[in-house]
Amino acid sequence: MYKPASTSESLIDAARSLFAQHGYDGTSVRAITEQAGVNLGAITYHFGSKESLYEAVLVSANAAVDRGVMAAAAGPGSPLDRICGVVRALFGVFAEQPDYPQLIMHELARSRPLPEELRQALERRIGALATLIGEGQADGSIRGGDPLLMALSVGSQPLWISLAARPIREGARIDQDDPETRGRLVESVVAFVREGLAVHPETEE
Amino acid sequence: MYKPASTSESLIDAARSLFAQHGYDGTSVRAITEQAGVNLGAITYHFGSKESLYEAVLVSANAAVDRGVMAAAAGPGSPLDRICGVVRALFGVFAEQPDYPQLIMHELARSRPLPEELRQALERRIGALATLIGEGQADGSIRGGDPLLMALSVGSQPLWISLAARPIREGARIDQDDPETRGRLVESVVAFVREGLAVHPETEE
DNA sequence: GGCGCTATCATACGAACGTTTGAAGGAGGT
DNA sequence: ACCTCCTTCAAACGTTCGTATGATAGCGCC
Repeated sequence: MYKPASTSESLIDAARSLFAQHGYDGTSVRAITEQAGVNLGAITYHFGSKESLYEAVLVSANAAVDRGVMAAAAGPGSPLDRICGVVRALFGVFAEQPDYPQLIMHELARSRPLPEELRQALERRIGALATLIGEGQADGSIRGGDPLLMALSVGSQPLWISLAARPIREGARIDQDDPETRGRLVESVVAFVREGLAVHPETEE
Repeated sequence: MYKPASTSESLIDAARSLFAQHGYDGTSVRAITEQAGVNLGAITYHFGSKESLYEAVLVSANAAVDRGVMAAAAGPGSPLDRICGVVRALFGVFAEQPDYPQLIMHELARSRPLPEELRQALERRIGALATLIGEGQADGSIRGGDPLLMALSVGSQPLWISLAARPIREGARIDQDDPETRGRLVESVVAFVREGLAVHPETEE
């Protein structure tokens, strides 16, 4: 169970935590190397530059999110069930890895194109949701509408509510760190998604 | 129609644009004063510090969002109609002021408590949505559930989709700068919110 | 005319930034 | 033993940061 904690790993861990808290520009290489307990020059030596270390952190965090979401999308059950599984998976991975939401938030706020690897992952996830919606429409369990746009509505809820957890806690007094509260929140979102997607004959005209 | 453009106003305008693009730490006072066409010392003189200028920018941007949302919430129509009005208002204000989404994104990513004025505004907006949902439940037009949690589902869609417009454009190839595309997107979200909130007797048990 | 207040200016300050340097360690192969 | 390669180290590099300083100009008012 003992971690030898190589210099590279220590740097990635420290960098993920600090980049998540203070963003790229708000985090100095001195702060990272100090928290990692390594020499100041270690970032340049192992990663070439601060920017490259940042990319490495992004890629490793994205991979964890990707695994959870794509597994849920490929799981068993009806399309609607699997969509709800993706919603739960998003909440789950963000609850387990509290650094990821803020890290992603910082990255999305930067005015530069997404790194190609992240762009592709995002495209794949939205595409998977849209495909599931399309399947549900084909078998008659999901109402009509553009699957891609509906996928945005579905994905936006777990994403925003997880990424904005801190302002939501301050502004709505909903504390997602409390497991019971988060459970009710997740089920509320799942119910909303289910109702928002299901066919409701009486409202069609 | 001529703008005298006082030093303070020029600074606020330049700062809003640059803070939105590069965040607080990524924007230097030299970049701001240069873009504003004023002396380097002007920020210290007129605002006391870079941090105070940032707060001033946040407050002015938040006020614009607040006006649009609260007006829509207080408008005429059924609770459900007014909720949809809030959704449209959020999309509208962010489309008109492209700086605001990124500015908010950067602020939410910072790990520090929200400025009190913003916290109160956020609380007021979520509360207004929750109140509308409660009214709809009382008159039987909205299904059961915790109004506060359902308000999060409603608000998260226009917020996330507007704030993450750039990654969505890159990852889902949906360009919200195109008015026709944005129109279809807004109506898709409104329909989703409507279906997600409405009572659907056949799904209750 | 001279005074006082506000605003703008060029310049300077010390601190912190990301990166570079060159020397020192330390394990593995011959 | 010696050489080699990878890694770590303390120190220094030049640049940029936010803010402070003191001089200068414009303008209303006694």
